Amino acid sequence: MANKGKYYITTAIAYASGKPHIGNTYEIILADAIARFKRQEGYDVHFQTGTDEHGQKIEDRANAAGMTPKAFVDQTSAEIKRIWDLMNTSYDFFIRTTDDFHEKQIQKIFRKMYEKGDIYLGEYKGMYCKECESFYTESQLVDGKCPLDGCDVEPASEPAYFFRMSKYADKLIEHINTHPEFIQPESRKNEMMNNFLIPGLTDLCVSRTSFSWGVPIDFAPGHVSYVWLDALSNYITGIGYDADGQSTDEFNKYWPADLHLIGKDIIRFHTIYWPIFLMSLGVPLPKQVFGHPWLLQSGGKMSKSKGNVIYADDLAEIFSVDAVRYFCIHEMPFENDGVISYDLMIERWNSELANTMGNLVNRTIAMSNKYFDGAVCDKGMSDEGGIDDDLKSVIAGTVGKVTEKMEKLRVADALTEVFNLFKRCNKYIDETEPWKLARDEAASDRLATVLYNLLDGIETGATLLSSYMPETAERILAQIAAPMIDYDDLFHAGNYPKENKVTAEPEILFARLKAEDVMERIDEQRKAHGLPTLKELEAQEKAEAEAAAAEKVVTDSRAEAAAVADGEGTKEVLEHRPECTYDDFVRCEFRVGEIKACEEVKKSKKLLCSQVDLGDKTVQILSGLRPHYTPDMMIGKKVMVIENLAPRKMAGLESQGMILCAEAPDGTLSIMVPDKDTTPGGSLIS
RNA sequence: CGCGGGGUGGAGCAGUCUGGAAGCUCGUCGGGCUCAUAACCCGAAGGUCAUAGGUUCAAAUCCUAUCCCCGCUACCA
Repeated sequence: MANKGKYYITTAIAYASGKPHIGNTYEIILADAIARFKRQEGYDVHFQTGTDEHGQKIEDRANAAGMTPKAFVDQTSAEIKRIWDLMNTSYDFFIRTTDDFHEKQIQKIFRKMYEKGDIYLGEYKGMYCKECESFYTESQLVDGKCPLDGCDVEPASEPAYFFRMSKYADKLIEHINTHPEFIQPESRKNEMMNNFLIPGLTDLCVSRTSFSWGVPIDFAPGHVSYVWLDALSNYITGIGYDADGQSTDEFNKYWPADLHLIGKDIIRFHTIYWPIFLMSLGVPLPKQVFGHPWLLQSGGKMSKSKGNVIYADDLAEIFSVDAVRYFCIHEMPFENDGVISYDLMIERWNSELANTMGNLVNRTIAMSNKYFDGAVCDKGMSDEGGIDDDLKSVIAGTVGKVTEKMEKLRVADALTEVFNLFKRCNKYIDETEPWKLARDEAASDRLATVLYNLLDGIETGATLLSSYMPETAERILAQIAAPMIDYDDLFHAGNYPKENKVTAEPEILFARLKAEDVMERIDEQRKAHGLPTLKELEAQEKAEAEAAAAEKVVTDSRAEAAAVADGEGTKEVLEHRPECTYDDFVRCEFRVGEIKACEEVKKSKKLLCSQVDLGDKTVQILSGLRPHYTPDMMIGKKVMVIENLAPRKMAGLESQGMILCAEAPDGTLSIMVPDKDTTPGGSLIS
């Protein structure tokens, strides 16, 4: 096998905040398929993955769990590694950002950037509110006051380190423009250029003093490194980069990385900040960054509280590791998010794994045993009509197609090509009708040749399958008693040993599944984990939907009552809230307020932000009225306000009360206003 | 006008960059076959490619406008 050079591939390091679900696990499986394929092609592959273990979120989680951050990440990192191993991923190195050598290098890197002048000690400037001890940017302020409590704010600053992003922006833009393959898929490139690079980069704050779980900056007590600077650097520290110029041979051999495989959500960090950090260090840029789409779960978002999260290990227990690998790779198109569901997995299992592939292997081996006692021999009896030639051209042509798809990172399509080969083999059986040949003594040599061709196709298919489903590939090869074919030999047919004997007792590779049985097993598993069963989940969702509908009926009925509307069309039985005592009621302070100012909240579709005069004070109230009122319509109105409602933050702004509204059956909102003239501050008589 | 993604036969999707006969998988119906895991092979039905304009000899594909869905944001207080 020719050595085609080195290939360094990385996944993003997983954030060690908890157990990764199937969507997170997808990335390592995808990377593994690529790494295995490159090795098969003859590249000297280095495949790195790991865990990202610093940051405030982890510090918080650890505190909540009553653990030290280190103990916490030791646990989560081990769990992540366990799942990566379970999924049979062939990484060469698993880095942890809490590894000593990594932390030392981060400190050196930080210092090097600092000494070069790319990092400078600046001041984190903002408007400071003493009440809430927080900084705000100009745009966050409301009328020049603190958006939270309306107090006066004053310009203040605290020392922080900044990275001069702008210094390298032009160089990066040029690199992206001259290397169209750098950001994949290409649509992401425009996103980065238009949203971040062309408008101009602002200097990035790369140190934090608000928490301590990070790499300490050795020359600045109290400061820890920004997590992204820490995390991104794993790609070079993991292979032995040294900021003082003592990098290892491994680093010199493998860097620059050939591919950073990451999720589409973190493209910005990998295509802007990371290249710029590298430029600052004088290290070459990675060749390609691929922001893969997400694997989503059908029927709603995965969420822990809902209890519908799918984990790879649970899935593997039900379906087997290779089947999970197959689902993940197959359901993920190149550019759009993929969907995964139990129904879909069962369908794939039955139609592809069991029918197309498993059954092909099984029937071929069965025939070899039945007609020749398992002995296979190429008698060279080709047909006249070109059927054999056609099959052979598919056998020999598949490797090229697979390679081409893999080259373009179209991993799902590459896998489909392998299955196309299996489908072609099934068709070949119908074309040649071996059972008819078996009835004719004279056709014995032809029959032998047909079976040989089939086994040849299966061996080639299994060899090409090994990157995606390594264990299954081995099982198939074991059954047909053939070795893995060398990559360079895949370009021609006829690799199957000329005289051979297949297994006498073929084992079913993937037995067909019944949906009900699978669902039952899933429920058993869920019960064992203390989770609601699928039916209960479904019922729960249905109940929630009904509750929401009922809630709406209640508000609708109230709206009608308030508007003294005719009760037309409200024959349904309404659900009412429990009785409210007088004491409960008087705890609410209702007052008349006058809207002095009102504007749309930029970050929101629905919210209006009103300044309401309550007589003795003015409060800010956010309301979801934008579909119903414009700011102009609001200003000057006297409205009923519940004033002592606990404040709540929305869209970054605080709401300090609620404007009472009535809702019509069609959802239209109507502000409740006093019938006669009143002055702001007038309270509800009770 | 917050950012992003999408609307293609019953379901799930590819095709859109680089216009040139509407494809794939599943499902349905019909046929074939019996080596095999009720599997395999062939054929058929089924789509105004969200809507309305425009460019073009030619539009799912390019341009303009509109509608709807879904993520992110979190926000109907």
